[in-house]
Amino acid sequence: MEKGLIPRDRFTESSQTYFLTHLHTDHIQGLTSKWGKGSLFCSKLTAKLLPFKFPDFNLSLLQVVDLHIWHSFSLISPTTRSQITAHVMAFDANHCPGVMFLFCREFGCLMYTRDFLWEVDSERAKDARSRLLNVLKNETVDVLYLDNTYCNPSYDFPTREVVDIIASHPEHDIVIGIDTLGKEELLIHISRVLNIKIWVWPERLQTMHLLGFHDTFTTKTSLTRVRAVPRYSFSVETLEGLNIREDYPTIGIMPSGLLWVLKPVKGDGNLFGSLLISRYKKRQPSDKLDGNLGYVERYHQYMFSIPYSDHSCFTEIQEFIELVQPTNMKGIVSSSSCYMLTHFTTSVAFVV
DNA sequence: GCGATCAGCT
DNA sequence: CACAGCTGATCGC
Repeated sequence: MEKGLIPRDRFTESSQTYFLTHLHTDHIQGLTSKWGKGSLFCSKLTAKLLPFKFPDFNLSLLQVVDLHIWHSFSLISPTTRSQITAHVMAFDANHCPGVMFLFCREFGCLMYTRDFLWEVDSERAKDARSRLLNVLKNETVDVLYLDNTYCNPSYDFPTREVVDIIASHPEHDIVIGIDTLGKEELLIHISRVLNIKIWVWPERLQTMHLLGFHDTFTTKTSLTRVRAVPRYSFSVETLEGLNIREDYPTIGIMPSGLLWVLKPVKGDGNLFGSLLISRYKKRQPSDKLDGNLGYVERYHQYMFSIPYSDHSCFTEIQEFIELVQPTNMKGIVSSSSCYMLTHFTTSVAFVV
């Protein structure tokens, strides 16, 4: 495609079209309540959530892109000034929620995953896979712009372990750190497996309702011992405070893909003979990038970190690339690109 | 006084 | 390093 015709979710610059994949802060820079630069293409769900973030947003500027259906839009060629018709299709990115965009026009296709989680095993994953293959049998992706955040074989995110932690602390209150959007699937999973409601703060409950989750979450503390709270509102100190009263022992769980963000507290490792300590290997500093990171760490008496992310892990990225078979590829996270070069150069050329 | 942007932190 | 923010300072209106 010609330069200047590549749509992307960056809103500070002037552009002919604007595409919004999801509402995480790092993807809406330049977007405000007073937005007026032009039409904004996004999914139906993002359109529902957007006024929650930007109350005065002019909703007539939103162009809803339904999933799995081609939408046409017009562009002016920067070189010939002639009008071009381009087509866009959105796919579920399983991220917070978010979508991926496939752009096509006469001379080729581009695919932008932005932040995405490409599931491999579930029924939903099979459906997503067949839908994508069905579209790509007629189209070749010239450049795949890929979420390579965790593009390293070390990364794996098993979700079962968080349930194990909660189940093995039947007398404890549980506090889980989350953000304003994202990690819904993890909470749903916990709720379903343990048959328990999950407390969230009032604004988060509204968001959950907008996302279509009407039964799982509550703002009544009396209904559950599991609370999902803003990540920034609790810390080891908060938990220590809660545990001063012995009638409500509380443990905290921090789900994150970036495990080394959570630094273990020194001298705290072997004091607690719980089941979990013996089940999960204690991570050594040298394990950071070459060992398997996929296990739970109890890095404080009351705090656990679990490997979990709304981004794809390595095997999921691998499967996605094999499915799309792009001619060229570019990672959106520069520091991870070296791993992409290491692992995928045999089949795909890189755009630097 | 408000919103937008940025530095610093996690 | 970097997830997806948060807090606080500063600047323009």
